[in-house]
Amino acid sequence: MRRPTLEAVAARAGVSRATASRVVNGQTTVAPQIRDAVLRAIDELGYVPNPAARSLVTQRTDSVALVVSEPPTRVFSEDPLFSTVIRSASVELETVNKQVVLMLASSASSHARVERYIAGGHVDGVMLISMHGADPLPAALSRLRVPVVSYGRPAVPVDIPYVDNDNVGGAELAVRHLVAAGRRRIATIAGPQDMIGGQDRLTGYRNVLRDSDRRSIVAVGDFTRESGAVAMRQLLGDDPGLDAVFVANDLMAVGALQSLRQAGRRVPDDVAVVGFDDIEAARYTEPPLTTVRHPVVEQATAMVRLLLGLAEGGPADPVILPTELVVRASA
Amino acid sequence: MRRPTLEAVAARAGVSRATASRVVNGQTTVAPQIRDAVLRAIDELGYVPNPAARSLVTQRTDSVALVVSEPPTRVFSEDPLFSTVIRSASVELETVNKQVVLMLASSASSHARVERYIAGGHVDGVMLISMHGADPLPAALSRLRVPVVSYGRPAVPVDIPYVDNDNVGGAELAVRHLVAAGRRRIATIAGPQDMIGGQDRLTGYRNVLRDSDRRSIVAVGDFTRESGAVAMRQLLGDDPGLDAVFVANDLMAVGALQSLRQAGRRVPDDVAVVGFDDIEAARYTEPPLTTVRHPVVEQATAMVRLLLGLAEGGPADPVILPTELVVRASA
DNA sequence: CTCTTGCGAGAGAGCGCTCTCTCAGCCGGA
DNA sequence: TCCGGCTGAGAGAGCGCTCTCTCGCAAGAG
Repeated sequence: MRRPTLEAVAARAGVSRATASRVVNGQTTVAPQIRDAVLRAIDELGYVPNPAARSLVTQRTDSVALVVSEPPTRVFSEDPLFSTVIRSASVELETVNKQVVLMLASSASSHARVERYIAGGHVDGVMLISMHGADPLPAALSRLRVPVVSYGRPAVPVDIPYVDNDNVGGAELAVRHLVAAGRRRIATIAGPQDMIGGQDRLTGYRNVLRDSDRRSIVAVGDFTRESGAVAMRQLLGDDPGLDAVFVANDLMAVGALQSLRQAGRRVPDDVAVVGFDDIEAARYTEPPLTTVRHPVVEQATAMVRLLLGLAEGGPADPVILPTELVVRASA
Repeated sequence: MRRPTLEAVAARAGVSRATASRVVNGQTTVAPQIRDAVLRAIDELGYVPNPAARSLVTQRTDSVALVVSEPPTRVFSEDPLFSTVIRSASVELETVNKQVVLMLASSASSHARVERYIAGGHVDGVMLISMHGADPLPAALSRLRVPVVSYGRPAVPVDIPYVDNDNVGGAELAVRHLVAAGRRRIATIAGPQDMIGGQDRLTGYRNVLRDSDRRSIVAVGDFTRESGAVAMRQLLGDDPGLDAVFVANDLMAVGALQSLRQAGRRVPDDVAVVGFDDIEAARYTEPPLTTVRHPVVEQATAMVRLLLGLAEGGPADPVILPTELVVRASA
């Protein structure tokens, strides 16, 4: 026994298929008693529209792809940020009854898979989360005739509207805080320089140091906790006298705190530490981490709205959201 | 200019639509030179099959839903476990070219939405992640004519095949370790008792205490870090002399460590702590956390295979995976 | 009383594909 | 030589829906 079709509903209600369709789609040009008859038939038969048939004719699918373009291990296990983005975007899309198709694009083969999928018209739009500079996906997707938005400014210049936070401004906020506290030798653990976040936060750091006449002391990590620990050890070796460090994300800051502890440095007495992101774990470090908060939820929500707007011919202007310094005990 | 259809490909290759379809679907009953002609036409036109049209006739969609049935906040931000499950399942499904539709079912309204979506035949199968006892979703979905599998044994008895780890055995492992270390007053911070994991891990704890002639000291949390901290304070109040605690998940264990530190208890000297899950953060606590590891990736992978097998008439037997004690510094 | 207007409902085409059925053509065996 | 069997390709139905076009009919205008 197969699922009831609109045909069956129409027959039961004694109307034409067209009228039944009108009722299902909430058109108003149906007389109330006929409307009720159709609704009753739908209810009795347990009718649910066939989405494939519908989207075959409407050319819509009511679903959007969320493409996460990172090695999958890093994304989910390491960085809670991604989870929040995915969740917020899902919630926002639910409100307009769109589905989220989650795609992980790690390897080259999965890139091809994603491209094929998007090109196939499976989805009405694409949200791209890709921080990686060498990523060919933004360029590839922008060539397809599907609305695409990016979470974060794409690292390569490509014509995709995006939503980002003010990375430069946030970093400046953090470093200015350290300067204001009288710190003299302020180092940084920068993020990967092929990621926008990594670049911009380093730029912010440099801006403030230049203005306040301090020397920059830079180590580079890859946004993982482990790399933060390594970079901190390196910085301590390079300049044992440093009294502050701005870390380009909280995950690395956690690693840095660990290295500082192992090196016998007290935080914030000997070395002040400021992170970036304000992940949940930042509240639970020892001491709790002073960090730059950016509105992840709002950013994800804005991305969704940008995409939805785009589909309706809305503006394709980038959206930049402000950041905020959260002062805790570490600096 | 719209997308090329199979018709166009066929015309260009000088064959019938049926033959073009055969080539696209990799059927072997096509002469090589015709096959090549069709492939060339596909390439030249940039043809990609229309999935809606295809699934209209095949009654397949090549996508499965991953339904996460928890308040969305908790799921993603708090518990890295969920992320790992989602990632692993996605990766496994990629290998068979199926897409993942991610659905968050938090409120009652979104439950209805999920049900409607599944009933609509949008997906070929459902993976359900729901640990919550009162959740009506497992029962509701099992009534639909779609293959459904569950990550973790459903809390209410319902006819859904599932993949779970040996929660009871894992807890026994943990508590036996504490007993073997000579701990006398072994408390537990149990998980929510409307979740299978919460129940079973408490059962394991009780089993061992009973056998080793010790009194059980129980506080109950809700698997969040904060609740672990609260429960630990409560336990210390109830029984200041306790010398070990088995915490039903790592997140709560992190909170418990915090409370112990605040109470001036040394870990493991004064109080030994064993967690459960072996999340990444367990390696970075102070001291690193002894915990019970269960194979999350394998469990997710097994869930996918169970679902795929089900769709082909395979067995619907539950799968139980073993756990393992990871000894670090905290116990 | 006729003609227009407008509203509500039906007829029917067609979205792009798969798959069964049919058939042409070729081979080998009797 | 004829026929049966097999292989490879085409014809065409039909998946379930939307949407335009058409039409009947009632109401109001002239």
